[in-house]
Amino acid sequence: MLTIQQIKENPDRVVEKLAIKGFDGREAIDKVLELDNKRRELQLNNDNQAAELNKKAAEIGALMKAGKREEAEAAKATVAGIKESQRVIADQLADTERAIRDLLLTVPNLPCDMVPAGRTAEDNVVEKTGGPMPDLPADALPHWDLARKYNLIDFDLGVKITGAGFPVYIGKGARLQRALIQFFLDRAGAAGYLEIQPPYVVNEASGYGTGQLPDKEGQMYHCQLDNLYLIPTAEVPVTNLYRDVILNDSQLPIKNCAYSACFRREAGSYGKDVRGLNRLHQFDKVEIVRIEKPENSYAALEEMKDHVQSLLDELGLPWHILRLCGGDMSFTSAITFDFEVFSAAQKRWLEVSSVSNFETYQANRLKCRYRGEDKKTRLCHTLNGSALALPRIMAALLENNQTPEGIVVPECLRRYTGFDIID
RNA sequence: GGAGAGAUGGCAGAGUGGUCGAUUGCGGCGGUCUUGAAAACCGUUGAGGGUCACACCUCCGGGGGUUCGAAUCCCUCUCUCUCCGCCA
Repeated sequence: MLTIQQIKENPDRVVEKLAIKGFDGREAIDKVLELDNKRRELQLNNDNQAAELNKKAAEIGALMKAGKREEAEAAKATVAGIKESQRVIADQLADTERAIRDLLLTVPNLPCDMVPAGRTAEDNVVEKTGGPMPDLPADALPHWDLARKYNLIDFDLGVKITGAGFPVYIGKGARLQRALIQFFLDRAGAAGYLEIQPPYVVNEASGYGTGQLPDKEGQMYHCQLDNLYLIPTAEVPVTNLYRDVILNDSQLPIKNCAYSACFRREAGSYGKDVRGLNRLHQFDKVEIVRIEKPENSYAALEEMKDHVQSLLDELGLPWHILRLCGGDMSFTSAITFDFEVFSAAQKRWLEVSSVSNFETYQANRLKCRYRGEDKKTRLCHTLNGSALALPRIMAALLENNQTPEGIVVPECLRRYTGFDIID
């Protein structure tokens, strides 16, 4: 969430920036400022009363010690009134603080200056394009047909044992999955990311920390008996490692990577978007997460983009990078770049990575701070990105690399798969 | 799952109703000494709110209660440890 300081510093600018995300924040921002003034007033009042009570208590203590019982009893009687009014003010203060927090939770992050205006995905800007565009014959098969033809993935078996969106990978299909995970982890490791193997299930506090809760509750699978959530991405457990933490200057930057299975309910999805591997309830992903000093976060973002791009280049897939417009960005992001690969038989671009800088928005909720050289604590910037999500990579690889002889495995994966063609 | 013990500052560990935001040790930082370092000695060292700056307020796992006054007493939740049971 935004900090009060961000809002107080320049409310008009905040409202302007929110408009780029298509969010009308005037009312909320004015209300926050009003409530904050009220809060400070109540706080002062409350503190003064508390100070008074503390003083009285100390006096009574001294009298007791001196054995002046009657005087002590008399003093006690004078305290009751103050105590009562202090309680009323303390309640008002707590209510006001809660109201501010609740309001702030409804306000999205501010887009940074590089974010283009726009409402929908149509307004996203293609920033860069690369990779060889395959030239497939007219009868090229989409990946779900290829998966069946070579017995790589069984969607029906998944439906039988779990439900739609839970494919079963088989034989070379399973092996290719594992190869991709290994490849991605190894490349992340080489780029300086420390590998983390997190739990796939998190508690409520973690859900709040990264912003899945309270508003995106319906997106996660919930284990109600234990009040735990299946993670929608490794971002959740990994970023929450740094919840309620004050880092030393020397510990930054933090670069973590993690493979995990990801679970998403994807309520409301349908049609060609969910066909085959295009959208699943369970999928595999390697995530990269960085905790940075504010002044370094945009350089870090560029590094992350370069990393993701290098993976796609090694895999030989055609890709482009989209700079998301304000309206298409997530609630918590300050800027997001989406990577899409071209799935040649479907003739569609598929999103395979999303790289974002959250600036202090996530850190504020996480209370992830660092101590600068001046000993002051400040909020960190948090960033994350997929590097990469597997299913759509798999889809594009199968489709783009199909030949009459079989599906050709990219050079960089062969040491992991142990085979160079699927036939 | 059953029984018991516990949760205090970066870490270890005192404190069982009255100047305790908290003794002490380690670690960190600054200094003295030294050519430099180590050792020794001296000083300093939690977070948040508030203020121009002070004052002042809050925080001893979370929440609630008793009391003029709670780290300390009571209730409750969560977590950790030990023993037993079960088990990959």
